Amino acid sequence: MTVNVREIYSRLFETFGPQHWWPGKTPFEVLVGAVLVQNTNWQNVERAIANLREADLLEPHALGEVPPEELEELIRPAGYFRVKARRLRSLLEFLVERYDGSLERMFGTELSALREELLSVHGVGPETADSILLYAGELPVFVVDAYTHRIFARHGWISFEDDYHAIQEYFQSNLPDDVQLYNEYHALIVRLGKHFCRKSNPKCAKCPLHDYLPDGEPLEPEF
DNA sequence: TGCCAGGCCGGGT
DNA sequence: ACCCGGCATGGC
Repeated sequence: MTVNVREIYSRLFETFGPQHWWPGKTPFEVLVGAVLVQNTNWQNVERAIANLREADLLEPHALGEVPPEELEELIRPAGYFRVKARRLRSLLEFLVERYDGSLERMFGTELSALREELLSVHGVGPETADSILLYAGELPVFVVDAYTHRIFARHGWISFEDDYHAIQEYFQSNLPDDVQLYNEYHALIVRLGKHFCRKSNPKCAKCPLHDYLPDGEPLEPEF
């Protein structure tokens, strides 16, 4: 099925309007949030970030020097708190050692090189790296997540077997290189996914994209 | 109440 | 090269 990815975007935007993701936050807070939100509800992440703010720790050097156990307690509400404390510390060590804790310097690095650097940090995978690049660095990278995969595969526009990179290419090669567009598109996909495309809801009834569903083919309810 | 969330890593085949 | 378990809290 051939579908204009821009048309899908328009449909989502008309339905849901602007999502205002990570508005008015500092780039550093976005970076921290990108790790904390891994496979986790954003609401839980907000509690953890509130703890960090209250402790005056939303700054690279300060957060990097917090004792591990204390960091764990502060971010506990975000879930996987031991794992995430380690991942955060890896990322902070990278940021401080490599860029003296300056996000401005970090984002001055050439995009593909910086992406590779981030991916080399323990606990930073493709989605986390791209979220940091797009939402903290305002760099033109399309963020792919589980909802993106599930929604577009269920509709038959991509394959269930496509990996992160294939899906990212699918979007970037069919869209202008526009930070604002990538920002809003990903946020809209998440919005759609939360309401209409959960794992247990394969029929997608009342989904704004319902009329795009392929006829006949079952939609792999377990995915 | 059980299922799930804006992933990623490491060990086993 | 895959596949799968582990990680953990809070909301619906």
